[in-house]
Amino acid sequence: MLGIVHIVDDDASFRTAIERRLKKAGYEVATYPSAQHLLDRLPNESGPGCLLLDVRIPGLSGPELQSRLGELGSTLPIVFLTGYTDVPTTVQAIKAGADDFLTKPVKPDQLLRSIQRAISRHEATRSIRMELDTIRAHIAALTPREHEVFELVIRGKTNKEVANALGATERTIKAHRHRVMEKMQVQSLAELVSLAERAGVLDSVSGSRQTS
Amino acid sequence: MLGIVHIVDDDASFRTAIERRLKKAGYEVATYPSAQHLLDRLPNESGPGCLLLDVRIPGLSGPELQSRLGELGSTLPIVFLTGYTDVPTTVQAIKAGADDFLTKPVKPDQLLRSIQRAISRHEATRSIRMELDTIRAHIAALTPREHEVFELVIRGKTNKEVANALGATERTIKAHRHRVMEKMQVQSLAELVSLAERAGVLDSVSGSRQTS
DNA sequence: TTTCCTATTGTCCCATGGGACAATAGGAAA
DNA sequence: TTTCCTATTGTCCCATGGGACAATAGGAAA
Repeated sequence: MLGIVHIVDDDASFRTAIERRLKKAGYEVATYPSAQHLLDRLPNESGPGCLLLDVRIPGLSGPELQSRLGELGSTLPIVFLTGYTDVPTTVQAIKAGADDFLTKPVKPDQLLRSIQRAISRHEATRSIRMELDTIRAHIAALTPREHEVFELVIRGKTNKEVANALGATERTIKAHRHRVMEKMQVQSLAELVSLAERAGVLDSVSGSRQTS
Repeated sequence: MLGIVHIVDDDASFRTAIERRLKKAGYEVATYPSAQHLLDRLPNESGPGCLLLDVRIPGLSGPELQSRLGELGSTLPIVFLTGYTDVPTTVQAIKAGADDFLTKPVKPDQLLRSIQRAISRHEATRSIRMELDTIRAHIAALTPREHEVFELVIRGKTNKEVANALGATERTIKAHRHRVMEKMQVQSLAELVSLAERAGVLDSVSGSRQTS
């Protein structure tokens, strides 16, 4: 399976034409006459896929649907395909992360190339996202206290320093630290820091440089 | 000083008009009648700034200049301002990282807003870039042997493991490791890993997870 | 009331990291 | 030839991390 393409367009004959074309190319296809129809049964991202959106559609416009999906946390790449457009709309859509912006009539291989690229990008995005989700899930499993220890440990504090900072014994910190390593599923401090950095927990560590 | 705006446009009267307008708004301005003129005296990035490019200019086109500057490592944000354009050109320019894409005639405050945003973005980019440059410079100062030790240490290897991997004594590794910490200007393993991750040295560490 | 989770501490003991002091060897540059 | 840099090792010694075995206390859930 090459992936699923979700088509949102109010022109029924256009939908079926594109659907036929994409299915012939090996894609799975789902069609929606309006943005609302798509939002009603939000595509899960269990497999690779992308959206093919018209800009002008009744109800929410293509770009509006794009921003709505962004709020909902969707990472499905979006390819716009529209008959009428203007520069600001185009620019805005791409800046908002659209993968491509095509105009009707579209050359078949141009469309397939854009769809292909969008889906490839989705696969890359998905794997990174899944990795991040895993890390965040592990972090979420930490108790409040463990989380405090975690935050200090990944900034290079020694057990003694953490103990002082949190008003506990070094021995206690060791216990927490041990559970942190366990829950985060890492064997070394280096791995722990690496995960934290990738999950964005360490952003702006640069500010923590001491002059002392 | 708000920053410097480099204008590339073959229309002399347009250049002076925009130049006057931007200077009035407090910006420093440099004008170039063609892409080649700008490439001849490549703007340094010692201060915040941005480029304002026409798309159709004699010689290298705006987008061609954009990609050329990319190759040269410039991080100056680009705002396109052009009279004629088509969707593919616009899409391509934005996807290639242009900050904005405006059409002539442009409303004065629209132009100023885009310039302002581009320059702000440049300031953020610059500080991140300078931080990366510092890290990379430190890494470049490592001797080949120190670099090998560095690579293994940031992946969580113990001195003993590094010693085995490199065919040296643990004592020797300690000496190298000490100099690595010194040259990288960090006090803890956590900081070292954090820097490495930010500099991209650790990419795809996920693949190093052992089943053992 | 009993059970489970979270936070805390203690004692031992051992592995690992890191600083101090010292020294050797080979290659490149002056 | 002398000087400097890089790579190597040794010996001591101490701080820190981490595992094993054990235990207490309070709050929430069953």
